[in-house]
Amino acid sequence: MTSNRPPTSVDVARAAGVSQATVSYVLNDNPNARVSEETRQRVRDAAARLGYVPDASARTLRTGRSGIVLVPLSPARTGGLVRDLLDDLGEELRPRGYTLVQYGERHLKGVPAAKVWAGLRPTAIIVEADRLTRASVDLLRASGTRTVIGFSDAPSPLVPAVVMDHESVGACAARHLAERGRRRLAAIVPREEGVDLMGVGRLRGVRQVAPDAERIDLAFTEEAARAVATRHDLPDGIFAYNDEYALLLMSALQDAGVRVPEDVAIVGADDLLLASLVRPRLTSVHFDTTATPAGMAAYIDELVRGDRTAEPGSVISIYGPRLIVRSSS
Amino acid sequence: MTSNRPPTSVDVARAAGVSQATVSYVLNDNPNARVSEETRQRVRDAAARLGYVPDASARTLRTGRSGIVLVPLSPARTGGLVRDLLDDLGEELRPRGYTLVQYGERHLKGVPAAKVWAGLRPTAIIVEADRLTRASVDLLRASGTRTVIGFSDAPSPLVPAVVMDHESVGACAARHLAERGRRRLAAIVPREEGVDLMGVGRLRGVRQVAPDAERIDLAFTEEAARAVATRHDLPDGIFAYNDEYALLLMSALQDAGVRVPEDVAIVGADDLLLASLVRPRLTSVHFDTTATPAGMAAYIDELVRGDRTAEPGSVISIYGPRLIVRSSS
DNA sequence: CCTCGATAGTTATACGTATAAGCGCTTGAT
DNA sequence: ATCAAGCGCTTATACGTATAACTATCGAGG
Repeated sequence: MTSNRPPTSVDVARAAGVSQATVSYVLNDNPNARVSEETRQRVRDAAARLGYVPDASARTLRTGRSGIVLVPLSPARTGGLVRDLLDDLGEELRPRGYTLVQYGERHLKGVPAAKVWAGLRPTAIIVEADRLTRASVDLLRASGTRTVIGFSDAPSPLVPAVVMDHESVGACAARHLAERGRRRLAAIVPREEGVDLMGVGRLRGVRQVAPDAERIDLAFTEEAARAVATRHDLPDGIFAYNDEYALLLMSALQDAGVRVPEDVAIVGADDLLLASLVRPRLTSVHFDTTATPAGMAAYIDELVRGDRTAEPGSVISIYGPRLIVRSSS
Repeated sequence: MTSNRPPTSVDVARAAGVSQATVSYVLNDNPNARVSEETRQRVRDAAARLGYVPDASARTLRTGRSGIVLVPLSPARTGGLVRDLLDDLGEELRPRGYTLVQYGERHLKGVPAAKVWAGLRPTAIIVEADRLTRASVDLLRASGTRTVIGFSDAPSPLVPAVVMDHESVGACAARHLAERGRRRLAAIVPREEGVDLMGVGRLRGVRQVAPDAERIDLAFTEEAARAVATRHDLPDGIFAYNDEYALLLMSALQDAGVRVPEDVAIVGADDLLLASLVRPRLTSVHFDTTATPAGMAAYIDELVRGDRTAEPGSVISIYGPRLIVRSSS
């Protein structure tokens, strides 16, 4: 520990016998800088020897870009699939120089939300498309955000979007239940804010197949599930929104003496590992996503670097639902 | 949209007819600034009208502090309990002006890791204590990190630590299994890097009660679980590290025709909602944590603001394990 | 009238980086 | 011999904020 504070580019410059500007040019591989290979090496050696790490905030201030990929959604409430996807996306983004920041925040929409987000000067932002407006997108762009990506169940007129086709998920589940001879179908719609929209989308899909399918709103608690399970007029086939709700409901049904799948067939979604671990094993809608974390990271990188332009309305990925039949249906 | 870029404190100053310094004094409620209440209002009005949001990077550069609470662990691998706790902690920290950043990153240790972390100039950092050294703590402190909190199974000589007493978790589970008449005990140790240490701690606790308990290393895959479940010399009581591993193992045992709990009793840990949803319901070690998210957020805030000093070796919280007996044991 | 102290601000500066602009030196062409 | 052009660097500056240091005004007290 020779020095007490982390080394700056000025320290590196002094150690290499050059100016601070040269250090910056070399370490950023700036193409319009003319520096001899010999000097480049001296700089790189000095940087390595001192253990130089650029100050993220200074770089952000100077460039107006932060390398932050902001995800202002609360993945805890979104289910295991999204949570895992975000974790993987973060891993893929890091080696490219980005930092994925989760900003669990659900109250704000439109311009007020955009102002809060803009304070972090994120390089990119991935957010539910329904929280965006034309003005908020403009604000973000003006404040240095290079890439705004929506997250939605339909292409967005404002931004490119990661699209989950919720209707086809619901339809896929309902078709299966109908084939199994179930006539009185229902779809669970989560009561949680934010998630409910997806639930409604999936319900719509169910009703494409079974127009009179019942809508059951359900909070994620055991009491709420019990209330549903003890109804006297239970449907005989339920699409439970996702695997977690499916498990919650299935447990309550078993407690109430209702047999799954004999009395009521249950279909989940996300095809979590969980689904094959519980008994009865859970039939689930699996997503064949074309948006692998690596692919999304590369796409974001291309947009940020300007190698590709972000067409509003364009779709990053459609999740193709496919049913994994197990024993709960 | 009058302006195209987000307003700065200079814009607010111009709008309020004062200097930029005054704006800063007012909006930060700086106590040694002498500003009349009338002017304060003018400034606040102007800021509100323009929708001013301070630039996080400029503030960080100036102060050397970022408001970032860095958590360089990969919660996806840590289990549902830690993941939920971090989500809640983030919610609690936000209104206090901090931003919790998860930095899923497992390779680095000691000074190299500290250098990467220091690049973000975090205000506080919560990290596994075994990834810290004296030198890395010094480096973090020197680079402006006010608070370094360890995460460990024992008090740390370097920093205050959130302590999970893994041994007592294992002992709690083992005592229960022994009372149930189980004689050939085993404890699962996850094969995942980082988590394995906690697994070993819990195994130690099991062996305090049953000295010859077997150690079973298990990767989190169905194949690995099947390999264990089809052994001919199965133990009759297994502490499965946590609920997720317990469910994985229980499923494999059921597939192999082994009855739970008749042939093999299973105990999990974390007492996730999951545990009461599966069949048989999972006996689990519940944590009575004194470290509520709100309490931890307040503690961090006090340390950062200097209202409290961080005594190395001090313990933020001990998790008191308590068994929730259900039907898997 | 002058000083003093308080009040209510302002001016100036630094944080660490990226980059535009400039500057001396060499080289090749005329 | 002179000039232009290129090379290899340096100098200077701006990003937006927080804060130390300073200044102008005013009322009171001598």
